[in-house]
Amino acid sequence: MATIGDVARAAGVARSTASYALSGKRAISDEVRARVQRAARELGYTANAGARALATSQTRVIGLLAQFLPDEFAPAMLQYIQGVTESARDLGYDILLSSDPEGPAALKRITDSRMVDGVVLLNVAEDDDRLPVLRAARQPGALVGLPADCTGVDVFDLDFEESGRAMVEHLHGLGHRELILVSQPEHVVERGGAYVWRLRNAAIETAAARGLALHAVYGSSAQPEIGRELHALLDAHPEATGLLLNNEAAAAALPTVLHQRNLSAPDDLSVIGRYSDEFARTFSLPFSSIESAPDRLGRMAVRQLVRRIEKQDPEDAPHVVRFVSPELVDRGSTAAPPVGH
Amino acid sequence: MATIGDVARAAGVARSTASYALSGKRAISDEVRARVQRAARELGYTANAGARALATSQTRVIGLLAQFLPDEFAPAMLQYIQGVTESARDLGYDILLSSDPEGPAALKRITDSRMVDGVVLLNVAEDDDRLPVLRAARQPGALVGLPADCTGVDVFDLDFEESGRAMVEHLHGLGHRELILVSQPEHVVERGGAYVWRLRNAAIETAAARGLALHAVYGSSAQPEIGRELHALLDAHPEATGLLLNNEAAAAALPTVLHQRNLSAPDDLSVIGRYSDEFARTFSLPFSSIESAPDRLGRMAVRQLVRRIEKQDPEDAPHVVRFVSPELVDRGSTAAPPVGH
DNA sequence: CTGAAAGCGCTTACAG
DNA sequence: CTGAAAGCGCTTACAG
Repeated sequence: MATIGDVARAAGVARSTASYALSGKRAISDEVRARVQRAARELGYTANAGARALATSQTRVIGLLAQFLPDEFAPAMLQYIQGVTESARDLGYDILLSSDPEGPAALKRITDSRMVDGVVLLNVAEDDDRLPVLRAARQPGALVGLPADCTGVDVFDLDFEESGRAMVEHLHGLGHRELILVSQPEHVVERGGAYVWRLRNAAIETAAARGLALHAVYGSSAQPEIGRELHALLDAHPEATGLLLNNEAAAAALPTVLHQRNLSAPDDLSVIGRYSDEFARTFSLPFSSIESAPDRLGRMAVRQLVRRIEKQDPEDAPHVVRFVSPELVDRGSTAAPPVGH
Repeated sequence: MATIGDVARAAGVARSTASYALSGKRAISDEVRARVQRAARELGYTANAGARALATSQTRVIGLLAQFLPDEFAPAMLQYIQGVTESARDLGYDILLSSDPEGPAALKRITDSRMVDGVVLLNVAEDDDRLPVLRAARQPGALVGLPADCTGVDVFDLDFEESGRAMVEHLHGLGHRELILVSQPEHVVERGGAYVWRLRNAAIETAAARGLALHAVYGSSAQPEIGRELHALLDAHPEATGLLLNNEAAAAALPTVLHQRNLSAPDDLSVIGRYSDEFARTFSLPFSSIESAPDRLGRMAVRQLVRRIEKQDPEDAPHVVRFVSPELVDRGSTAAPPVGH
């Protein structure tokens, strides 16, 4: 493989001159630059990434710490990964993907060995054990998901509280009086998935303020359990006219459940989910939903991270905590409750 | 950050001794080794990846070239990525993930700059334009998906021909006489997705040999189009008693379509898909299917790749082309055709 | 505008 | 069993 030395020799200049001619970091005569560029092209020269990283302390690689948790819905994860990967590439960075269940150890190894210039953490828990490691690292980090303590990191998340409020307000506005909210499994909460209770508590409060009955339950994130649970819920609350889902698996299972019960939305039941439009299209889910915006969140995290890596902001620019406002995508699954309710 | 020099100084030895004590690549007295290890621990020493790569010409990183094609089913991709990522970690490698639509350019950049020791290509097309780049690279490559020309690479894929045969034989054995096969969209074929016609042609041949009628069509890979197409197909072929799906989107759409037509499998229609068990569970798909084994294929590719990287086989060990035999996972969606057919 | 040299942090022959 | 030194391939002050 050709090195910068080969290029310099072929062009008849010093290695430093070849380097500068290629990087443009100092003035070079047109003639020399052309010679160097031609030599580089002809030799098929590409800088050795390790050598460059060693010399510059920059890798142009971003670490992406994902976790494929058995109780999280994998297809939803993929969209975050896509958003991060694409925007990183647009900004000239490659992605080192780790799905190691030993998150803290993996993060420490990657940052200590300086394989990456910065790190994006997905699926961040309230008291995420990767955070102490990240704060101790010299590289900056951006999170998707809201932890209890945001010091030292940039944080991006959907506004789940506003989402819970919006769901309830929407159905209240249509005249509903009794609702069911199906959240993710309770052990997601125990593990620190704050988004579950953030939406749930806001929904409960809003329902109370509006004088609505709200049955808030946790549902499985796997089939076929969640299908059975949905049936049981609808049996238990025959007067409920609205169904809110903060649980992708429940949304995926619902069309079948409704067919089996010979119900349709919104004639018999108004339904609002919380998932991405991409998800809705992939599985033809006909329910209106709060857009979870995974690609957008991934993009925001990367953009901010790169800004820090490249120190475009002043060194001690305050860290940000940014919530994406929920947007209700109307797919026509809500209406006034059926007469008689 | 502590360097090997800091460790050596703290332990009172030369840098070379510190390096050897940590790597174990030559005999070191117990006492010195203990001193070095303690110093390394206390200083929190981790070798700089760039420096090590430069010195050893090894990165312990594997490039993963994925493509998120709009007409491929994204959730299926994720499982390959998971399989590759997990097995790489088990073998001590990290994953550099590229989803750049400019596959050949991305591959060239990653290999030329020596960011990776080897490469796994996902979603390989018949005449994949990444292959010339891969063959010119000094790093070995493993493919998931069968190209027309396999020279110089290791190849892993599901045996789609046997899959097509097995689907037809299974329904033939149950007494069916008229079948429908829904493949991926035709432009997947045009793009070089050989698995589509490999399964399809084998199914057509087998049907012909057995004297069965087989309606082989291409279906959309998106909702709601595929749902409409399934309805049209069932309208057009009312005598068909078996439905074969080499199209994940069709499988995901089918439960709703069947409900809408008030049909059930296998009483009215026998159904066999081709997707992974993971996929079936995530979406509660009740159809028997040929297991597509994405995790296993990813794992096989990585294992073989690492063997080449680490030259565990003799230098010129012949390249392998390995097909995973289709396994029919019985979910009870096939039976003898309804009487009257 | 260009060159000679130092240095990034490792590993590994070479000597002893 | 251990050390001094060279070298991996870059970039970037330092000199001119």
